[in-house]
Amino acid sequence: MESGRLFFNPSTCQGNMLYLGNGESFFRGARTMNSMGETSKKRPFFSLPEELYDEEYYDEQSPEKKRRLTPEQVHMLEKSFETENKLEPERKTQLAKKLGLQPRQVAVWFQNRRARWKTKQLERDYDLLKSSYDSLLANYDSIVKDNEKLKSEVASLTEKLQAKDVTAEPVVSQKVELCPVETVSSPQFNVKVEDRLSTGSAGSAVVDEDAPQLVDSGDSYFPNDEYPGCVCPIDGAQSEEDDGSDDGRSYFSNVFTATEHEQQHEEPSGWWVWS
DNA sequence: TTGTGTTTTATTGCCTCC
DNA sequence: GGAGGCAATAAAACACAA
Repeated sequence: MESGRLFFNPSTCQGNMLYLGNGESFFRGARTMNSMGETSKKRPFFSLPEELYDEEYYDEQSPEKKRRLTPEQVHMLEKSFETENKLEPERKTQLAKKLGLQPRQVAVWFQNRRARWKTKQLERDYDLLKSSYDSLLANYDSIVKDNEKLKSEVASLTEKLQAKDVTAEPVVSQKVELCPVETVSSPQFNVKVEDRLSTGSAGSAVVDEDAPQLVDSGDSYFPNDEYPGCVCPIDGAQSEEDDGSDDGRSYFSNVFTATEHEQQHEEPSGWWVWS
């Protein structure tokens, strides 16, 4: 972890904290801005601690104020984050110089930005899983209904057959096997998805081609090894949040593939498969 | 104006890697 | 052991309803 001093940069109203490296920090410098980017004074950047005690810079500001970055600084940081969400020392120094910030501030911004990205990603992953679940549930319900319908048809036909048999020669009854509805386990309880949606070559992975397609807007963050068999968006899909960040993978990476992937590879195996 | 919730900036402590 | 990453957290700044 970096330690050292952060000095106020009056030209940007940034870097106003003097970090002493011992857990104690002081804020120096400008007045509070009314809004982001609104600077009250333009002052030269200083790098010597004693300059911070210059009364011109020290007077009207309580020493524990924080400064927000200007929209321009944030914009540049965002652009940089898009291209690479990790910060090598050289890039950090360059960015800091360019933005009139301390390298420490740039590093902190990236750290916080990664944390925000991760939070968003988890939200997306949750939404994705939820829609997968809802879709599965709907599919299950329709199967149950179909099964019920078929069962009643069988019952009615059997009845007719029996009535006919009363007057005719008895025939060897043929038992019609239907999938008992009880054996279709509800996704709500006890879903063993691999059993029904295997990745086998039989193509049993097709769930519902008419169902809403699962195409994630971004990579999931789901750890593959921790959640085997879990649905997951196509790897490599980018979201607005993680553009260009090459290790900005979804929490669900590599676990399930979706329609987009299939379209690309022309493998009509349905809109998701288990892997 | 004020209370409250959210966002942003920064710190701390722990962990991993080299 | 130092550097850098992350989670948790603090606190200032901001937004907004009452």
